[in-house]
Amino acid sequence: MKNKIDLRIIKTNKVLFEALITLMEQKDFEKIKISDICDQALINRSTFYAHYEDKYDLLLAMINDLKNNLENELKKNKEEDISKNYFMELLKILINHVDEKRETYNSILKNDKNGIVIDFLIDVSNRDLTSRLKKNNIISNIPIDVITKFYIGGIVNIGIDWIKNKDKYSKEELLLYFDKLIPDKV
Amino acid sequence: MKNKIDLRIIKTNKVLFEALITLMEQKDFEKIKISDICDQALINRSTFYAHYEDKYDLLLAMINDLKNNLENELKKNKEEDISKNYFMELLKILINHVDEKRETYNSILKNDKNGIVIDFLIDVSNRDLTSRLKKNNIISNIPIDVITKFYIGGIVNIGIDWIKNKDKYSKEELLLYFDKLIPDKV
DNA sequence: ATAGTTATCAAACTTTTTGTTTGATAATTG
DNA sequence: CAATTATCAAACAAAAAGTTTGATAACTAT
Repeated sequence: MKNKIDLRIIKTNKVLFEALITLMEQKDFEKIKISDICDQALINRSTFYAHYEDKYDLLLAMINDLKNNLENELKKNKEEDISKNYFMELLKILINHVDEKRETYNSILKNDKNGIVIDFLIDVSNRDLTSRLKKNNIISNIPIDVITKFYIGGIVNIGIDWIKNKDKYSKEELLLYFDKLIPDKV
Repeated sequence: MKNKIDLRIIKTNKVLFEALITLMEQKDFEKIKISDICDQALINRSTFYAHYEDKYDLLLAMINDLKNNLENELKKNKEEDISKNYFMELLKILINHVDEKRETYNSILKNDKNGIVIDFLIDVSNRDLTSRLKKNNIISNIPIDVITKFYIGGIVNIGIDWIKNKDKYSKEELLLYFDKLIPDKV
């Protein structure tokens, strides 16, 4: 009475995700047929429908997977974190996560599906940036959420560039840039 | 021998754009059928195919229209512009343009099609921000294109929020925030 | 190791949506 | 007002989506 998840389901999901990523690197998401995905994944079309409604459903599941992965990383590091600078720690985790899942992020960005992804990156970043800025004295009279949106937009925009161009600068440089560009006081 | 564009064509394009915007506010772009668009636009499906390959084609035409509109605004103001601060002038034009086309931008953002749009907003902003930053002394040793990506990402992210929430603050306040947040020296 | 369960499969099928073609009609242009 | 052409309805062909079947192989749990 373990109620283990059937290995075949795990495998099917895996090959479907991989197939989708591969195809999204080759052509527009909109032009990808469900039969293309099944051919690439080497599974039967009826098996696809046993798991997903349509290809958007599959895409969302893939992005959700990414999200869970990130949340786990955050949880893992939260425990060992005693540090003075939460926000930089958070960015470090984010950078490592994105670096590890670069292929997936790349295929998503190539297909203009960034909205969904960016939304949860913003959400994650926002948790700690807001408190970082609040802790420090704010000298302008710009609303706090406008300020955070500004810096998070900047972070994400540089991040997107970095995902697309892996080798322009290292993870360490990237983190250093962020540290320099985000002020303590606003 | 004027070679005027047939009024019927102009009208068809107009109702197709309007239909697409209306539908994109109601449901996912992916779920919109060509026959939905035609029903909404009150035109025959064969007429649709006389103008566009598919719905992506229509979407791209709509975005292109937006782009041309912005370029015209920029050109118009370029002539009367003698000012000290090009970049703030540019942002002002951008804000007015987006405000005027808010409905269209909103429907695009709702459907996670921001990539295409953001790309050309970035392109436009980039023209003058780079020179603004270059003119002033840069005291950090961060690459110039990383810096511009940062601030443009911030501008666009605030802009997106403003498009979605019209009444949070006025155009004038928005411009003021930008002016405060974008430094002269980096 | 095996009995029981269930995910996958191939194959045939229905339905939906796309895309094309026709010739008639009405709107637009010059 | 004559010539042109965009739109229309309607019928069609083709492609893709989605469903159903029963057989088989893979997996789980005891």
